[in-house]
Amino acid sequence: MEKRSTLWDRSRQAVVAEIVDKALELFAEQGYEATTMAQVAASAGVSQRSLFRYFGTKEDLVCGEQEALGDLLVATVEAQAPEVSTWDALRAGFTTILTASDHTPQRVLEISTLIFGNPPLRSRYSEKRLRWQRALVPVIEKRMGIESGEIPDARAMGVIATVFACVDAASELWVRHGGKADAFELYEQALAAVRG
Amino acid sequence: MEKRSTLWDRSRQAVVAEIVDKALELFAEQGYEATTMAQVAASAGVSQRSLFRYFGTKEDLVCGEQEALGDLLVATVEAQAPEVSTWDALRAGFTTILTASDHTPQRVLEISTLIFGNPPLRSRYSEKRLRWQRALVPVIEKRMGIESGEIPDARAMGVIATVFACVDAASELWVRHGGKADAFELYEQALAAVRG
DNA sequence: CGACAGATTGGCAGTGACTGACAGGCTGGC
DNA sequence: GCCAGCCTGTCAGTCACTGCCAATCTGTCG
Repeated sequence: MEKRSTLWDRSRQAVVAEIVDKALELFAEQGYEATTMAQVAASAGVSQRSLFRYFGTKEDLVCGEQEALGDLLVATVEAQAPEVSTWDALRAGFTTILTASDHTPQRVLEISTLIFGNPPLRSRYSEKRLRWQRALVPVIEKRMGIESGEIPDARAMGVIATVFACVDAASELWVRHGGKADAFELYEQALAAVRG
Repeated sequence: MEKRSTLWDRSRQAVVAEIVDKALELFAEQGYEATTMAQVAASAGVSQRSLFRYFGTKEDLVCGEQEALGDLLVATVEAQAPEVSTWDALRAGFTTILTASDHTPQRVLEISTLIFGNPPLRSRYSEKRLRWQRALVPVIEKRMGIESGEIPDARAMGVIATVFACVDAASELWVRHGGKADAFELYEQALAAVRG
């Protein structure tokens, strides 16, 4: 169950990477909306049906890998020492994600620009982020000394939502600065204005 | 240009209200996803084509009126006296929106439950909220004594995004408490945890 | 009252994302 | 070499949404 036959898995990864590559290329040429899934399928040399089996939705072509990063975020936050403040723990989680990305900065900027430039894409993006937030609730509650109930605590949710909001704001500004600004610095500014 | 012949406008409003009514009824019965636009059109006695002319998208059936409330929010925040703090100004804006709703609490709860229970709907919802945030940027920048540039200031964006995040968190918790909790109180708790 | 201009409506056909069902092919174990 | 199981492609269908065109309706003016 644990170990796949690695050959299939590897080729699958290769196919996925190839598809994403071609898709981003097409998006850059014609724009996201103007590109059809049929074009992506043809360009990557797979059938339309298989394309939808790899990526459930068109949006997932762009922000599909966010899925996996969520687990890393939660694990990192959970692994922070208890004496680390909630804010620092969350920050540590995000910095880990940033450095863990296996993309070049150019690629990250390209994808981010795509996301922040397309309202529906951005919507889908924040939908995924919402799942991260939900997963973080018990972790943060414990860290704040709150017993976890069925319904999240308002204080924990507020803190989590705020950090995500500031990360999002910093990301958007980073994109709008063409990647020339320091995203980390922008985040610090945003959060300082909030907590100051 | 300003004054429509009011008769048309009134009947239009009536049609819109009728459509929304029937739509929410169907959504409650069968669920949002399972209800087709054709059903809504038939139930409201209009053609499918006209339905799409009234509501550009299916999501707008649920969160279409949010549009208008945005202007009210911005206007209210802008109208706050300069000595009022940024946080209080934003809070004033949201309380105004809450009281300005022409729906019964039950209806608000019904709609909110629908939105927070359907990820794509919620996405669309936050997409609209994003536009509010953008509109607020210059207002908040001025209030914080920041000169407005082409690209928003990180501090202003952080504050705005945080308030929206806390309002969202409070709304979601209010829904998950079945409307039995005090949404305002939840917001205060969330924001206090952030700023404290 | 009757005709006219403008806007609204409905029907129709089409696009594009997405899905289920079915058939054939490739992989891995015997 | 053969069988079981997953993967893939093909096909047809659903549903949200849009452009086009004709019919209809509203208010106005002669």
